[in-house]
Amino acid sequence: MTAVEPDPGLRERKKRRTREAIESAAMRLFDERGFAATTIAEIATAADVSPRTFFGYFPSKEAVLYGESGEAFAAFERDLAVPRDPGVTTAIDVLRGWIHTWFTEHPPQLERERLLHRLKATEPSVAAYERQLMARFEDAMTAALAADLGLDPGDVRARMVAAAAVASLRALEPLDADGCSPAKQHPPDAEALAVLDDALLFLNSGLAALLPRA
Amino acid sequence: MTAVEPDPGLRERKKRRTREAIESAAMRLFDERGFAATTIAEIATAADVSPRTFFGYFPSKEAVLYGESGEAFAAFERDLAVPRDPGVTTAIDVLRGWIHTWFTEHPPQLERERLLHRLKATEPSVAAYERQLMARFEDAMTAALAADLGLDPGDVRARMVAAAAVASLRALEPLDADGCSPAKQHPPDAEALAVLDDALLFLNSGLAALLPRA
DNA sequence: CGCAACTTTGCAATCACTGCAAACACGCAC
DNA sequence: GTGCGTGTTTGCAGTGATTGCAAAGTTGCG
Repeated sequence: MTAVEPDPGLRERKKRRTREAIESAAMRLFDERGFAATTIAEIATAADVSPRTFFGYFPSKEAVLYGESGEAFAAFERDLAVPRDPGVTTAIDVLRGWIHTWFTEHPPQLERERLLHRLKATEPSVAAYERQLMARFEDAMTAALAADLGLDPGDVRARMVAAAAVASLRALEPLDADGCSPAKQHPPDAEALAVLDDALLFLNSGLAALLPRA
Repeated sequence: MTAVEPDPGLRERKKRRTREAIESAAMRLFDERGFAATTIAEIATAADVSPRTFFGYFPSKEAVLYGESGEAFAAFERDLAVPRDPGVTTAIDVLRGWIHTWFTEHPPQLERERLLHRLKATEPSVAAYERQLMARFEDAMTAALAADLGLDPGDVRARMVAAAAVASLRALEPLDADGCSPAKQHPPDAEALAVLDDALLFLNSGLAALLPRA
């Protein structure tokens, strides 16, 4: 699955360290001063690089918060690309599988998730960035579902189901619109994942009704 | 429905004219040169106001494209706020009603829609702005549906149905990802609205299965 | 006319983001 | 270990969005 990476050249290691330095510096500053109040210049200084270098690693402040997202989406697309028999396995099952392995391999860190959640609730640009990421998932799901169901790629039904499926992901975090309910453990625990899986199974079971001339 | 507006004072009339001047100047420039290539300074000049004044009317270039959206959302929220018996009328029915009256009272203009669609496909910031607007609808729907179904406001199911409902709106326009299919008439015609309504009715019919301990 | 309230404007400043070319560092071969 | 090709970092300059502030211009109304 994971290609061997026999390349711990100095160059590569250095890049990784720089990226991590920028990321952790940014996180710390976002946490301390807030997102909007932190400038890229400050992050760069804290990470010991020039402001210009920041953009060599991340295209924007928002991108720092979702560093792994690109990898996540790529993995999902890879999963979707694996041939399957729609009669047995649907795009929704693929999503379920992806969720399972992804969250197993990347157990979310409490602190980080909390920060992310807080920023999402207070900084519009962060919320917008996440919506953009979700939209990529939704588009991929829409296309895959349309194919599974033998529908036109633009069919309303494919879109609706895809939206519902992706929306379920958003439910992994409780919506304490304000900053309340700090007690409720935030990072998706096993139970939350089970609920999510149930929801997707339910959605999946409804797919039959959507076949072309149902 | 519409409050009387006996205030055609010079001031008000002038403001409206200025707003329209900015809007049409912006639209023309977006169409001619593209969205990103048009600066706010250029729009202001074309509309015969100072750049600073632009911000008195619109908070951003994107906002110009969706001038009426605030009003639309407000109307929707108003509709949602009207008390209803969930056993008879659901939030989805409210959405259906809103769609009907809104598109009846605001028949979309061919040219404008085409431009908007083109920009949405090519300018990420425009797409992001629209997603933000849709998110507001989705959030409102989620809350209303949760109330209708007697669910926790953060329940996955409410969120999924709301997402599906709102996603159906997005299907009003065909997805010619590239700039193709110019033939297919774009502004939602009666047929497209009928398809959309069917989809929402279908979704509505499935709500029963989501009642608390189903 | 003349004041109070509202709008428009100019100005200065901050900050994200980009292109470009010079300075640097690493990897590899000789 | 020297030197070159390639990839990285940096400084610099510039564009453009966006905001706060205070001065100047308008309108509403007595």
